[in-house]
Amino acid sequence: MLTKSEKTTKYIIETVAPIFNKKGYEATSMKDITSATSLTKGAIYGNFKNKEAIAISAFKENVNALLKKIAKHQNQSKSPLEKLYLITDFYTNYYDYSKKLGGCPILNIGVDAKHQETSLLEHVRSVINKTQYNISKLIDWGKETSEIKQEVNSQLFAKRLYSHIQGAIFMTYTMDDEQYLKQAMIEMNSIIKNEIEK
Amino acid sequence: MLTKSEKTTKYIIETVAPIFNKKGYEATSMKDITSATSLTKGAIYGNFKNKEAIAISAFKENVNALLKKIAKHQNQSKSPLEKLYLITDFYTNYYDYSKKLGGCPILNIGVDAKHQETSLLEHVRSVINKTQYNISKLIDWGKETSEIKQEVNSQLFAKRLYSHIQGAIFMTYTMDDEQYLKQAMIEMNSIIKNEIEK
DNA sequence: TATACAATATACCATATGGTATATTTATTT
DNA sequence: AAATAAATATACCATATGGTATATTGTATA
Repeated sequence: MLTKSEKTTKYIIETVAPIFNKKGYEATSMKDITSATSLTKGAIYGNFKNKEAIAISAFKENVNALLKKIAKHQNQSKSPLEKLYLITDFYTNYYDYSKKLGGCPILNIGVDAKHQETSLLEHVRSVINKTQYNISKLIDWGKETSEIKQEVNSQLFAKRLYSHIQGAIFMTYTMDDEQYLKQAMIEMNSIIKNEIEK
Repeated sequence: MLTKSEKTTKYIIETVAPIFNKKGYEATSMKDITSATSLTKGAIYGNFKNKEAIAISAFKENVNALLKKIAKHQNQSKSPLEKLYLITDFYTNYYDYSKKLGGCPILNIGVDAKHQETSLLEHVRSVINKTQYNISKLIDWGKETSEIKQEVNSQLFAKRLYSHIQGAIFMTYTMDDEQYLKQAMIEMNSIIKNEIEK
């Protein structure tokens, strides 16, 4: 069971996560946070050391929600190749989903944190590295089950897929045009079919 | 000949353009601007209506520098197909070049301006649309000169190329790993060779 | 029900914010 | 060189900033 302050902490993070994601670290003020939560500074600072700690927790909250959702989506199949297709399938509808988070946290915080002194950038990099590692392990697994070609460079492919996805996310958001994501995922599917699948 | 205030205006923009590009609109303060230029608020506000006007001019400055550089690079050839290859060639070395601008203005301001009330986002979209239009016209031209396959959807390809490039730029900057850009441009070259070139 | 402690609210701090009115300096014209 | 206009500096404004010390409230235990 959660204590009162644990509940408040959870409530604060869930409430401000989309705000930090939308506005970025500097542009999100303590006033934004107290207003959105209807709490006072006393309550906020009683549960967090400072603004940076809130921003980091908020980012983790968004990323956890995202990664869980992807993992769940991938559970639809037990085949590594199918799990790969389920990644592109997930991102085909990512615009709608990520809007609830206030945008794509990797893209937004990645760009926002680039010229800050916070440790946010390290967190973004860590998530990217882990995700790419998971993709490359999926490829390696697919090689073992003979679904995927032996000659595929799993790490290179993981970076390539991730780069494609993030580019399409950026374009979709900036141009408010979902076709970028849809087309990019169609393209990735055909790349998987032609270059990856045995 | 430039008047004194025109010179000052130019000086201010050139000085603050990389700052806005790095830090974003909200995070760049008037103090940042007066410090960087060694000018007072009086001089700044004598030449610009407000902070937003400076940010817009700064963005235009960065974009103009970028587009000029690309145009010049493309002048190395008169063939539309070769000009297409010169785009990927240009972006292969984009990390070094764009660092001088304080990063990629399209990526940085596109993400930063998404949740603001400034007109910056409209400017970003306009630049993207124009650039994509130019790419699609290049394809159309290549069809006329029989260098490019007739069946290529020029507008779709332009969006695809742009999305690829921006994804690679984001990854290169966020991970501080130039290989994303290099690999993506290798990939785009082979796509042009296999799918576009006649 | 009284006591102790945890959680939140209030009041305050020094400093920074974007912006303006006015004084001063610098350039241009006569 | 004097007068005029343009450009820049100074001083100020109200408000917002992140953060803290302390008062108040709520909650659990004895």
